[in-house]
Amino acid sequence: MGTSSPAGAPPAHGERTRELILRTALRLFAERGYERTTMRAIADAAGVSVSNAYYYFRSKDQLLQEFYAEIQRRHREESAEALGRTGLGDRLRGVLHAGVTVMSPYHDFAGSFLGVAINPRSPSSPFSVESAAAREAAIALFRDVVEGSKPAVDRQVRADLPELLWLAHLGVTLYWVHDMSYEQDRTRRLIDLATPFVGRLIRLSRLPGMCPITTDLLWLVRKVRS
Amino acid sequence: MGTSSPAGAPPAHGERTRELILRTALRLFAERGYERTTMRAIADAAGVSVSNAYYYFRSKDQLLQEFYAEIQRRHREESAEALGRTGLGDRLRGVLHAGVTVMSPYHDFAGSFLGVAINPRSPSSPFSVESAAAREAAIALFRDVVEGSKPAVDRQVRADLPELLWLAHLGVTLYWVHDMSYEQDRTRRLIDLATPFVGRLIRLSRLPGMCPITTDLLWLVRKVRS
DNA sequence: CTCCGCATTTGAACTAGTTCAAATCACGCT
DNA sequence: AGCGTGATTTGAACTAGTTCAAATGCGGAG
Repeated sequence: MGTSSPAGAPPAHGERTRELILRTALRLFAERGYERTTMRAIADAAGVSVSNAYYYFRSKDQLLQEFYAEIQRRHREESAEALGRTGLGDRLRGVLHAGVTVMSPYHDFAGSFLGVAINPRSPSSPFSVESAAAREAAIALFRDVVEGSKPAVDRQVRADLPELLWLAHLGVTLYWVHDMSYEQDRTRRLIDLATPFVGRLIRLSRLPGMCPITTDLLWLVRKVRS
Repeated sequence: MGTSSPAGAPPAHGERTRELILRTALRLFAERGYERTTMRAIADAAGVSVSNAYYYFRSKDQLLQEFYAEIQRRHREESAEALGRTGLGDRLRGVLHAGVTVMSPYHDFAGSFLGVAINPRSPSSPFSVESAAAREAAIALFRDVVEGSKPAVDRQVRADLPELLWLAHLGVTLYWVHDMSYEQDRTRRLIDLATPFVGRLIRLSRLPGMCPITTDLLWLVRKVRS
């Protein structure tokens, strides 16, 4: 590695090239998808040699990780409006919709992105060490969803909920990738139906007198993660 | 294509070769995983040329589909004992454990298998037209789980439940792939915890007087699939 | 100015999935 | 036996991700 200039240092010479290659790659990914964008095409379009691209990026996979980071940034931006709401369900609904909105230009080839990311051995896996930073950022977004909601969430639940919601977001993404309905309306509908339910479940989770099924459900979720 | 001999016809000449290549491929997949098994290695080990392998199998991906079919067959075999039980929860639990047992030799490289299968555009996707047969067989297994359970399942639910359980099985598989615990104990535990819950939920689903949360949950599941 | 060391850049080569046109083979027909 | 036809089989080549040893360029020490 040894290329990332320490923050604050005078911009190293090659950083320009790095930026150029990255921008080009992201543009081509968006235009043609991941699989159909070759490293040679990226290098050509950026006006450098293939090996030069490999000097700055360990692999095509790492370029993909940068793509995820970019999506993540835009997801947060797009979530601003939703984070102005009050109820947990509403906030969550808005943030999930924002996620779908941000990803929608990539639906056609999201499958090939996902195919790489789903492999636990891939650095692009959302659970890998390499994506720790991106994962933290994503979870932080859902922490905002939880912390800012007005009927405050029960203390016990508050600690784990952000990560759970992030997992739910991954689940929605998985559903979305396979959703071939017009403009992914089914995913939109899933979000609209499920988030009020989640909101209610969380709101009631601390009250006594829940039916045993609900109690079991919450207990199950807790158990599975230990 | 034009190679699959119509059932009952005298065995075509090349069928032998096809069998040989397939058997070799499955063995190598089991030994080294999907990615690390090259088409050249398969051809070498089978004593034929690479292009000959491509004469019988459209792609490496198709070999993967055959692998899935094999796993599917073994899953059914391994499920025999569980299908002798009575309660839905117990039956489901046994069948899911059977699935894990059958897959366990492949855990190390399951990620690379999954990475291909998760892509909706891949013929290996469990939702693709190409795997329709394998999918039907898998769903049929869960149909057996449902139909044979002793407090019979509510008519309304019975129609959709097999497919839902199959989806749940996919979910468990996804969890299993990412489960790095010793011998995938966490997945085992997940199954043990979740299946009694599912059993109870189904048993109660037709009774009146459920709490609203449970009602909503069932309604949600139904809605999401339409 | 010149030279050294290091960052940057490159062309060529390697691996692996896939394709293709050209053999080769098996077999029924004359 | 000789031959035509379609099923098999093959070597060579193409594409794309990746690696590597060899340039090239640049900035500071002498």
